[in-house]
Amino acid sequence: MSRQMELVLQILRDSPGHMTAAQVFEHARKQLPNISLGTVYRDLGRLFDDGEIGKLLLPDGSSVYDRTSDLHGHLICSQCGKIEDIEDNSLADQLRRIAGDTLTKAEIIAEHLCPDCQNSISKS
Amino acid sequence: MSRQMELVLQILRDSPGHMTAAQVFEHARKQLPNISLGTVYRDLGRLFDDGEIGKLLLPDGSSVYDRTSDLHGHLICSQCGKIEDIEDNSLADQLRRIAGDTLTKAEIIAEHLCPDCQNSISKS
DNA sequence: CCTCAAATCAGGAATGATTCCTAATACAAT
DNA sequence: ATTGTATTAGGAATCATTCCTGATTTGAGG
Repeated sequence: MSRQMELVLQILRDSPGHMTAAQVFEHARKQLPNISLGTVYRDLGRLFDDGEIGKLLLPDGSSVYDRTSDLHGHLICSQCGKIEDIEDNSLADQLRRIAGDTLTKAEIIAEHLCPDCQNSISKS
Repeated sequence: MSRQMELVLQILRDSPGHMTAAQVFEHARKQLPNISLGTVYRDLGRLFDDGEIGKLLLPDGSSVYDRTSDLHGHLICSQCGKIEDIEDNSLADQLRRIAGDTLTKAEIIAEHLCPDCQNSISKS
């Protein structure tokens, strides 16, 4: 595992939430100023293929990477874009049951309004 | 609703499965030779926003449109790309329960190997 | 029927996230 | 050290999708 790949993994593991490749890149260049965006994409792709990290396709077509590859659902606020993990794993269990034992990857995303955005809307 | 929009909707409703914008475009130009791909995208987007049709983001980042907007899961074969609907709607019900009453859109996708591809692999 | 404003269109250029390419660099093992 | 292999940086290319523009259609009111 190259220095770059280790750094990319560490940045994602240290992050609390979900990051775009560009965000990982911005963090990474603080420690490896010459690292390139292409390398970040390549390493994120490998880590994902190796099952080290997760990848989430957003409704706008771009992706964010997740520090864990555990199958779990996501709630995304259609107003502010905040992404929350669904802790309840019965959803994932059920999907695994339905998809069968050849399931490789899965994605569960629900768009909703987060409590903060609900409040600011109802006030105005 | 314009002639173009009606045609786009009808093509999708008549299709058995899921179509890309390009596929809808190819079908549409048989009846409206001058229709443009941009119009197909625009009309598909409107129909989706109106809740008339569904939209599904594939793992490769492109989209397919669905003749129904009903929330349901999808199984996609990682070998041949075939997309199947998950008929069991308990998944969708549960997701609705978790996401709350502000849920707007949702997407459930699982990648697996379809029976056909399992067979052809185990034979070879 | 006309007319006019608003909506929609066709066609093509622009966008932007992601991937690909190439020559240069680091690494590991003998 | 030296050879072979993998990885890199940087930038060009890709491609689905969106945006832009001037032309066309629509339909409501006179």
